[in-house]
Amino acid sequence: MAGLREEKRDNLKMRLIDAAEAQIAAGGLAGLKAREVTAAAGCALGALYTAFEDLDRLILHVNSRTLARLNAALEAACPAGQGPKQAMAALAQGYVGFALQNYRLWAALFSHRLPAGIQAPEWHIKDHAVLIAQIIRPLSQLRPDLDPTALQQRARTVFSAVHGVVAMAMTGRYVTTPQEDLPGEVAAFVDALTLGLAD
Amino acid sequence: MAGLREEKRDNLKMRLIDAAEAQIAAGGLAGLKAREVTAAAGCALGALYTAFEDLDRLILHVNSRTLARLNAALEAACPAGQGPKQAMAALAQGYVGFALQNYRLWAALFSHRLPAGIQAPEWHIKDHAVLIAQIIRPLSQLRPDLDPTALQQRARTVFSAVHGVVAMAMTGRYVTTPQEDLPGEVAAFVDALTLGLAD
DNA sequence: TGTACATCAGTGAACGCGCGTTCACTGATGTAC
DNA sequence: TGTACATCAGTGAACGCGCGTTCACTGATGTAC
Repeated sequence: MAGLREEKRDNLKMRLIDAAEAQIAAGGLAGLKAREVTAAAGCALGALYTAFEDLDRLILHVNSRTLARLNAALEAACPAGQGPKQAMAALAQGYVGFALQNYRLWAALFSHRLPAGIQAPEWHIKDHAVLIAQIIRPLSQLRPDLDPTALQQRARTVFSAVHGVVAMAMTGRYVTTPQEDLPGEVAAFVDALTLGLAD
Repeated sequence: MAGLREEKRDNLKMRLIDAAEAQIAAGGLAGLKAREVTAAAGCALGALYTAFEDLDRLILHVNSRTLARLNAALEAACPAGQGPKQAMAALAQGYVGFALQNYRLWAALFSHRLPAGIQAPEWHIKDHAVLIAQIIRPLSQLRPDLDPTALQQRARTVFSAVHGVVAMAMTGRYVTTPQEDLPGEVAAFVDALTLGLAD
């Protein structure tokens, strides 16, 4: 079997991503330490650098995995065939629910920064695009007058607004919303917004 | 003059706050270093710890100052006697303008974290409250049916949403909005939102 | 006003710690014959 | 199938750096007489 090396290598990568994911889920992005991840993955410190370029690259893999799960959660929350207003409401609730249930992994999506001047790789950037794509569908029904560019921009704005409400409730320190009120607040907010958008 | 010591002490504090503010404005919160601030303030490294408990306390002073300026900017943008929709639009534009012109100091308001378990002092928490207070005025006209608690909560949500749009445009890496489009996007967004809220 | 002493702000070298990354080494996998 | 050699993944101690904070010292301000 010529692929034994490759197999072990993939296995090591997976163990590291799993361990990093667990680490972030438990202690946030700031709680991710090279020594602890490698210990949890059952390998030596240096092995991390044979599997990944550096810690940041490992984080990108965890974040891409989180984005895939988020995307699946949004699709599950928003079955086809709904009206656009219902779809917007459902997407927003799906987003809130995901954030509540995956607090630290979700927060890591937005708090991770690459060193100045380093670009994220293409495969990872693409994984972020799905969030906007989900919103575009109902939004295009709500606003058939907008051209694709404007629609894309409006979708980004709507996403940013909903994300802002969720993020401030969950990670804000001075302006906060009780977590049990969050789904209701977001529902009322998206309701008002879609109502205003449709006019 | 019995107050010479006190005078020198206040002077040192001011120089440190000024220097820290300049440092953050130039290099962001992460660019604030004890050595550089004290050098810029013209004192020894240790002097910082005679004037402030620690670096975090100094940052809180800078942030409070930024909040006071932001508050003044919002008041200037929103003269009394406007209708609630115009006032909301004006506040949002004031917020966008402030963020654009004070990018790093504004970002520091939301990215600074105290060590786990440490509470911000009362005087600093109060300075954050003014942001919400500004929104409550027009919002209460738009929604006279809401009781004070619900109004407060709705104001937080509206603030969080607008902040989210601005923050994602300015500090986001994957979902972004060109800065020149930001005022227009926020205007359209707040327009739709207030329209939906009023119904 | 002047002198002697006490207090305390300010000094900056040294401490301490966390933590990502490297690198000389070793042992396992792959290749040639 | 077996042996000898080559390659390369994995090891973990050591490196290096950044940086907040401390602390023994000194010089300026305040007080008493």
